[in-house]
Parts: sequence; structure tokens; C-alpha cells
Amino acid sequence: MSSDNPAVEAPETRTRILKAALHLLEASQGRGVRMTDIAKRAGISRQAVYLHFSTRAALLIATTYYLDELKGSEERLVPSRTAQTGLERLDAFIEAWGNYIPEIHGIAKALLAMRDTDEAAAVAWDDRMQDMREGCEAAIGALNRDNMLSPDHSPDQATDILWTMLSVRNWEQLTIECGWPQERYIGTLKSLARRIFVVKGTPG
Amino acid sequence: MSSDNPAVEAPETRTRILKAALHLLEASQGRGVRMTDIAKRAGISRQAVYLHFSTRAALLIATTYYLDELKGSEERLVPSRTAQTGLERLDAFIEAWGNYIPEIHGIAKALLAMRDTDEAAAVAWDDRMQDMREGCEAAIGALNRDNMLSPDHSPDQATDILWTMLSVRNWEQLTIECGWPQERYIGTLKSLARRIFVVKGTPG
DNA sequence: CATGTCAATTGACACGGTGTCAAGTCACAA
DNA sequence: TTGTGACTTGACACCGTGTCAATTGACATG
Repeated sequence: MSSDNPAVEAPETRTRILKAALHLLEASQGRGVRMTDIAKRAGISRQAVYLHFSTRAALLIATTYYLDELKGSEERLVPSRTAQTGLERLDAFIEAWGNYIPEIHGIAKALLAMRDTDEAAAVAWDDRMQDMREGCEAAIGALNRDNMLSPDHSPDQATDILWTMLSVRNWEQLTIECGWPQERYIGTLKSLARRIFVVKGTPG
Repeated sequence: MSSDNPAVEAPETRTRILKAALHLLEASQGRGVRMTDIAKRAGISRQAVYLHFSTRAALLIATTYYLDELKGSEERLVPSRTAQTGLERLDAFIEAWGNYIPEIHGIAKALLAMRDTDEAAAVAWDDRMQDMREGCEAAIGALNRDNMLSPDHSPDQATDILWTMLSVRNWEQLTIECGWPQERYIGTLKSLARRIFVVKGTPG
């Protein structure tokens, strides 16, 4: 055993590796983190890392799960899921996901960089994005049930658009490249989403 | 001499390399194209490529200029620049750029992949994106001059948003991942832009 | 004809990063 | 005592980029 699955095993070292990876990825925004660096920071030899994770991609993927656990990615969605109206749900989802991005940005970027060359990394990333997409779908669906979804878009297309709006790349571009503070990012995305998806005028 | 600048030199081989690079990058959507492959397709040795381009990044950058020349990136902007109203200008710009993306996608993706690790590639890419941004700025400016820009956004912020909407990544996501046909991409982006940027109701 | 120059060739090599393998150490347990 | 399991060290293979030296062949100029 001793591999990439979430089996219970001597936790000590394994989690020390995950912590190390996480720290380095966050600190460097996901760029230029080698197996050597992670091992060094975990206080073990590079080869020992491979005793726990068969591959760099496997380690990165495991790191995302570790992160989710740490940061409670699930609990964050509660407000969105319990929202009464579609509008509230949309807002709550944008807020939950939008504020999660900066926390996962380092590891996300590293995974994203491997996506083009590494099959496993691609699958893992696409999985995560599929999860996120389900949130979008649910928010759009709630809006639709309230008869608040603009007739300009089918639910499917609206989901595609919201999903794209909320991509990690767009967050990067707006906050890092354009220099927007996080609050403005959240605020603007909420208002854009309302403007795009919510029916104009008051529904009959 | 014989390097990365656009100086005139024995064209034959140099352009054969560029053609080869272009072809491979387009065919593979920018993934997994090595110096060896390019050399082979150009019918020369790998080392000979370095007689013309000092570095892989330099070659990719030169390829973008070659592409622009081939596809007439400048002429494409004429309709946008000569548009009478801000609205027309916005539409024309989205159409011009949006239809240019699929043609540059292969090389764009390759350059984008190097952006994180290669300084020169990063600068080159950011340059191109800055050019594109100027188009966004001009379109928003024209809208503003017509008093058609929604008061929800300052011209600067509107430019940031349009620039982000029109990113290559977003095109990728909508067309490739979501499976949108190109026409729908163009149509939807036009209508989104109107909805986001154009003042609601008729201006007083 | 001799000379030089220039593009290109071949073959070898360094570097950096990932992943593998073999042998050895050290602690803890049956 | 013997094993077992986690870990170490050191060496090595693979890949792709970039470099270097020596050679070839064509073409031009004296």
C-alpha cells in the first residue's frame, strides 16, 4: 500500500509532506515548487516522498483534498444550499466560491500548470471544476424555479456562463493583473451575475 | 547576427522553421511541440534551429509575429476603428478579436504555458494582451462618449471586465470545454457585453 | 585555382527535474 | 534473535533544452 489513496496509515510523515507542499505552494503562488523543496521542508529525503505519493501529480491532488479538509470547503456551501430564494442562492454561491479561490490559488495554479501534460492532473482538476459547476447549475436552477432567470439564456447556457465567469483564471486576471481588491471582485461578480441572469423588470 | 529580431536575413530556412512551428502548434493545439519536432518538419537538424532562434521562447514569440503577418491582425481591426457609434464599435471589436482567437489558439496556448516559467515568454504574452486591452479600452471609451456606458462601471473597470471576458482562456472554456460553436460564442459575448456595459433604458 | 565564409551537419555533453533501484541503517515488536 | 517497516544515501535512466567543437559543401572573391 502506502500510496495515493486516502487510506489510514502512519499519519505523521504523510501529513508533514502535505503540510509542506501546501505551505510552499501557497508561498510561491504555485510556481517552481519541486519535489526536492517539499521533501526538504518536510524534513525527509526526496526519495521518501515517493514512499507516500507515487508521483508529483498524485501529491498535488492529495494536497487539494487535504486543503479542502483544512478549510472546510463543504461547510462553506451551506449558506448557498439553505438560501430561500434563487437570488440569495446565487449571491451566496458567488461569495462562497469567490472567497475560496484565494485560499486554493497556489495549489490550483500548480495543478492547472500540469493539466496540459499530465493526464492524472487533468482529470483531477476537471473533477474539481465539475463539482464547482454543479454549484453553478444549482444556483441557476433555483433562479429558474423562481421565474427569475432571464429568457435570454437557457439554464444550460446560463450555467456555462456563470461557470466561466467564476473560473480561477478570471479571478487571477481581475485581482492579480488588474489589481482589484478581493471585495471588489466579489461585489462586481455578484452585480454582473444579477445583471446577466436575472430577468429584467419584475416578473408578471 | 542571425537571431530573434525581425531583421532581413536569408529568408528560406527561417521562414521554413516558422511555418513548421505554426503548423505543429495549430495541429496539436499548442501541446507537446518540441524543438526536435519543429526541426524535423522544417527539414533541418535540431541544432540548426538554434542558428536562427536563440531559444524556444524566442521562436514562439517570432511565430506570433509571423502569424499576425499571415492573418492580417491589423486589418481585422479596421471595422472596429471606423465604426460610427460606440455600440457598433463594441460589436465590431468583439467580432474581430473573438474570431481571431481560434486562429491563434495553438501558439497562444504554447506561449501561455511558458508564461509561468519563462520571463521572456511572459513579457511577450503580456505585451500582446496589452494590445488587446487597448482595443477594449477604445470600445468602452467610444461607448462612454456616446453616453451609453452604464453608470454601474467606471471606464477603467469596464475595460477590466471586457478584457477579462474576452480572454483566450474564456474562449477555450466556452468553445472547447462547453462545446459552444464559434458563432454562439461570438453572439453570446456580444449580447453579454451589451447587457453589462450599455446603459439601461434610453439615455435622456 | 586557392581561400574564405556561411549555413548546415553530426555527435557529444551539461543541466534540471522526475522517477527508479539497490543497499544499508535504525527502531520497535514477536 | 529475527523480522518488518520507515527512512537514508547514492547512483542512475529518461527527457527536453541549450551549448560546443569539428566537419562538410556551396558559393564568391582574390
